[in-house]
Amino acid sequence: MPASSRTSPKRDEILDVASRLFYEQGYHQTGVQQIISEADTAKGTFYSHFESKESLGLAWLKARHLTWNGWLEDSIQTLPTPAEKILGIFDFLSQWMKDCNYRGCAFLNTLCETPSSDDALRKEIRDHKQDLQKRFRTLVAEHKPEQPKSLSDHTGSVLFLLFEGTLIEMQNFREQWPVEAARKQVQSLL
Amino acid sequence: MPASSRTSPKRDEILDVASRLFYEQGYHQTGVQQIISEADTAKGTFYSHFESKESLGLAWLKARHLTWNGWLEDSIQTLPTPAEKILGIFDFLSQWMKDCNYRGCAFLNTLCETPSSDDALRKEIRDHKQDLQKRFRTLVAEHKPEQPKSLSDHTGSVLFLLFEGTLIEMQNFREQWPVEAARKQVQSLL
Amino acid sequence: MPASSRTSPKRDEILDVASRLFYEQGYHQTGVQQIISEADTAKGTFYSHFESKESLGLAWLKARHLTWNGWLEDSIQTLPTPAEKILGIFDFLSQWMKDCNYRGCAFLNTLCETPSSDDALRKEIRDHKQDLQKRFRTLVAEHKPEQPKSLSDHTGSVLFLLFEGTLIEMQNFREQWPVEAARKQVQSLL
Amino acid sequence: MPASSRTSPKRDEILDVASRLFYEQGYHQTGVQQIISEADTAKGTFYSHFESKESLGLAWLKARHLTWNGWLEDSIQTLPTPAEKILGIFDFLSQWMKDCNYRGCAFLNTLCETPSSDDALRKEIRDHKQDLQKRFRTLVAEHKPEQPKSLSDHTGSVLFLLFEGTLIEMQNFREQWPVEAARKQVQSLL
DNA sequence: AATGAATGAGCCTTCATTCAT
DNA sequence: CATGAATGAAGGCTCATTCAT
Repeated sequence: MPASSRTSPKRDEILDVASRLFYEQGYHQTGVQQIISEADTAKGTFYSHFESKESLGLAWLKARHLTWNGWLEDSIQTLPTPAEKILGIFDFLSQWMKDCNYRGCAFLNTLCETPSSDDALRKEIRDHKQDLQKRFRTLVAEHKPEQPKSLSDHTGSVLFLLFEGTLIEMQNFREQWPVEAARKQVQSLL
Repeated sequence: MPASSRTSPKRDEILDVASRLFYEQGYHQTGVQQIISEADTAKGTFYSHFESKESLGLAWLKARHLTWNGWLEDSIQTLPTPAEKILGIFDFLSQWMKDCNYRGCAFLNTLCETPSSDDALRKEIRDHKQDLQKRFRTLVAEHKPEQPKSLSDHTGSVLFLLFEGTLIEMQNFREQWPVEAARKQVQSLL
Repeated sequence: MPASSRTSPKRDEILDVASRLFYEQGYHQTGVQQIISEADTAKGTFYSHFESKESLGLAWLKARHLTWNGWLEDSIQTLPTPAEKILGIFDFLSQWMKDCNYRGCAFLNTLCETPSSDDALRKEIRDHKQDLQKRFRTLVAEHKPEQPKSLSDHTGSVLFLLFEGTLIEMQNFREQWPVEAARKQVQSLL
Repeated sequence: MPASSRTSPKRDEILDVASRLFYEQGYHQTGVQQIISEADTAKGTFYSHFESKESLGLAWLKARHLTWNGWLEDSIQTLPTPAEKILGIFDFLSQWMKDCNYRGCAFLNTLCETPSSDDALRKEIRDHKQDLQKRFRTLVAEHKPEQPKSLSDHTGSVLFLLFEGTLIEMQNFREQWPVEAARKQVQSLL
């Protein structure tokens, strides 16, 4: 009976605040207390909108998937060729990291925080990354339509893995060299 | 506040137990309570050996660096050529993941759990990853001694980033395909 | 604050669900939340029918009085003599306990849950038990019309107290021996 | 590692306060918060002495068993004959009820508050009542040594059930008539 | 060197009730 | 008549750390 998935001002406020805190501090490091306090809400209100903290976490990741994909789309949609789009993904990463609040990938962070692979959050994370991998594969296939699918899938996966490594090492070192090295490599790969 | 870094049976016991729990459950998810309980130790004893939980975390990562490097060395030292050693690093990863307790990389997990890049743990993580990157660079340089250092450094970095991406996606999907795709790519790169 | 005591489909539904839950889980252990959830009702609807949880509790005990007395009547009305009716009350208890949902006497359970003897619920409980005691006294008087009222009243009270003790110890031990012992004693008493 | 069963000032304080509150307000109605507040203790201290609230409840009932039995012993030990001792048990009940804080039997109250018969508290309650029943049986056997055990056991059980009914109806009505009626009946039974 | 009692802020969740729609 | 969002105190419990012994 709680956890209506309709929108409502308070629900949106809670989700907004939680999204920021989960990203900045981590999912497990962020308490329900802090969320409702910063969202200027009562405990009961929180639980009338979300069944549990985990259900809020799920809503966060689902929304984050859409948001992040939106950012990515905005960055690459105007690029004319698949090859440029692929490089554009790395350029997007470079740009993104320059944000003052950059704390890496919300999905990878939550993955590392969440040991059990059965966890509902883990499924959401897998879905998001599966989707990203597919995007790389599709772009590779468009870039070299003459290649057999098995080969373009392989290249797509490799680009995906390289992207993931770059993502996390930029979080680690807080420097631009990983994305620069990766981009350069991608250029020579295509 | 003693916090002797000398060895002692109790200290070793605590560190052993903590290492297992930190890896399996995560650093923040593991409480001091559980550690001392499983190490059959008193609260006071814990704090006579370690200044704080963070100091124990530091000791854990320092020890983990040595342990993990040891595992890696054991896997690749008998391989005759630098190229085979590089591939051997990916084979090691493949083997490692087959462990029932595989929970990904302790350093990346802790990185994702720890927002502040000023954190002492974060420095330890950077050192460990720096070291791993250097290992790739050295092996590439040995593999192609005729190349200029800038190029072998670049290739080493790319291998490092690809390895990192593979590492984390194997944790994400709990499947072997990432390491297989990465290894195949490395073969054609060398 | 309406709190109409008229009947209405929703009100009946709420009372039905609450009656089951109050009996099975206890009055204080059962939350308004769970009641409206299982009755498929909104919070506001609940409070438009009942002034408070206590008022629902009162309605429950009032209805329970009628229901329980009905069960008892059904069990003993066909018995020809007062003596048999008295024994029939204990047989009814024996039969009742065999119900899979037996959780003792709703009134005694609520009595024990409710410290203050001024409580409105406590008055309802006293009325119910007063009524039961009176039933025993009346039957005894009918059984031995030649006895002075003071003596038949005394015997009725003793039967009542024995019944109450039996009731609660069958809840305690979940066994049949209390009612068997009590019935045997009653036989020799009459 | 918590829940040492040794005595300690703080532990005793907590148990004392809890015993009073559990009896006066009921086990489930009393919160850990209130207990530690009235015992002037910190949350953590509470949980270093008791594994859980239930474990405190168990300690309470175990102690209560000894205390209550002590009161009973004190009341009847000086009485010369088994018959007088049996009557003395009812006199003790009469006396006990005159306490200003009388809230009935802690064990029956907790029984009625606790639906699940598997509950650890329920076992403690059964043990206590078993013990009381045995006391009645033993006294009856001493009173009429010539009777077969099966008969004295039966009489003991009946006395026990009568006592229990009296106990709870004195709580219900807060009057002396139940114990007076019961005592009178016991006299004629012996 | 080792013990474990004590602290108090914080964890996630449920409580009975009110009120604007 | 009915809805369900909003409240805020309270529920049982864990946290990292201190300190007297």
